[in-house]
Amino acid sequence: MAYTSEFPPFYVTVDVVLLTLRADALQVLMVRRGSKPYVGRLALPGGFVRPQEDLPRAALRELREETGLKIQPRHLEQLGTYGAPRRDPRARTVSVAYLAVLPELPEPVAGTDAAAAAWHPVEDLGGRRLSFDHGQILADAVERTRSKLEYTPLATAFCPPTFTIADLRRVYELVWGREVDAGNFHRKVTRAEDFVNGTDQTSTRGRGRPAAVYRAGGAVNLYPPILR
Amino acid sequence: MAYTSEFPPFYVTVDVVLLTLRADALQVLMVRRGSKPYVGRLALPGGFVRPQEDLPRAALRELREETGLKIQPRHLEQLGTYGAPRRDPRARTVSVAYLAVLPELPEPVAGTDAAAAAWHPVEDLGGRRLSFDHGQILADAVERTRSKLEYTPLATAFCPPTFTIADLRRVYELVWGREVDAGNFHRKVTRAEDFVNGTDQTSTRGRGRPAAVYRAGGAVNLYPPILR
DNA sequence: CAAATAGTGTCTTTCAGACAATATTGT
DNA sequence: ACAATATTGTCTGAAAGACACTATTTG
Repeated sequence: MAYTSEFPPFYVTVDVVLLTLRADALQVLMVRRGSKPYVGRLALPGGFVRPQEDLPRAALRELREETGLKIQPRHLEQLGTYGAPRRDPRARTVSVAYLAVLPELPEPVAGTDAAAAAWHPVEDLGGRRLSFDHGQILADAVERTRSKLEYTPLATAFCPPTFTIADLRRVYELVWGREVDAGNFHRKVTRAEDFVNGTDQTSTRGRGRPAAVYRAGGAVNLYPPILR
Repeated sequence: MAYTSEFPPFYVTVDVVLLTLRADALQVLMVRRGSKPYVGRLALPGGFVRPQEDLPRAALRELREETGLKIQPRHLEQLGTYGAPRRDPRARTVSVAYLAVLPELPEPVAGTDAAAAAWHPVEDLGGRRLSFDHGQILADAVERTRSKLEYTPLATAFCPPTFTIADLRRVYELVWGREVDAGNFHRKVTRAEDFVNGTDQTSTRGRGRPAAVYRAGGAVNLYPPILR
């Protein structure tokens, strides 16, 4: 190697916090560890980055491999890097964490070797001890998500390609954990530039007036923002 | 090692974007490379993380070692991790980038082995090609800084322990690159909760009415924010 | 007093939040 | 008609931006 350092190299992994809405709750996909350390404990899906592989590619690959998910997340961003010297008792490992968001799926999890992968309401995991520093990573991911709903159109990543304003409001309510006034929310969403684009369709939930159907717009940031 | 992976380990480095205000400009501390690759090109200070060292510790140590700076930055946060497979032509290297902020220093740079370290106005580096992906890292750092001035009290990290509202306004003007109305700014800063705390001192710049002197308050976020 | 800088007040516009009112559907 | 949901309107208060005005210093 054309490069020598006096320091031993590290292992580099990616961990993915994949969030979605299921059963009226913000849920995260977790795997159950089958080997030491933390055997039987819940962990975020993740694994080693390959020699020629880009970081975000590695995150997507691990998601597929460890959970059997065949569909792409609607959103993927780097969350942060966790590298405390003792975070993995086996060896010095630095993990690059990613935050991914998926619309609510009709199927349960739909995986091949996904026996070990399952959705868990984020609230239920607050008390439980997770593997490694995954509790901290999850907490950071949830806070990032809550914050990004304010300033970016991230909420649309929780929705299918077309959706109603009420669908979008439900995202905010479930992620923020509190109710949002329907009328004011409608005004804010439709006024914010390029947050959503109307279609000529309507949708009905059986009872009540049918709602207009929208598609995600091209905005990168929300102006004006939708504050918590 | 109690841990074997089928994949070769990576080199892990930290790179630090240290920003300050000097000569009425936002400036960044850069070192000049003395070896291949990118010999003679400007680079961010940085280097290998040590086996037992925490990531933020490594960032501070590299700052001291590579630049001879004896004082601690007033702000240090993780910016992001850059790990494209070819970013370092010698070997697969993943770099964790940090953003650090320092008040304007009376002394020039004050370093021991800091011969190679020097301040550069961020604007001057826009056109120049830097080493590795450091141009991208710098751009990300500057954008993060501009954005954080809106929602956090980061601007106080550019100031000495006590400062005037005009000092703070100068931070916003130099970082954002545009003028800010003095009257409106004064109202916003003093109204935002815990952004600044008054002292009983005043300060004069020779001509004009003396200004009240403030200290940084305890706020973590600015409410209401000071938008661009 | 003039110049310079600090700080306050005024006015208009925009938006948030509370909540009332209207619109359109299924039962 | 009634219940349910969607959408629009009304009112009040907070805050932004433009800019005039007052306050306090030096020369």
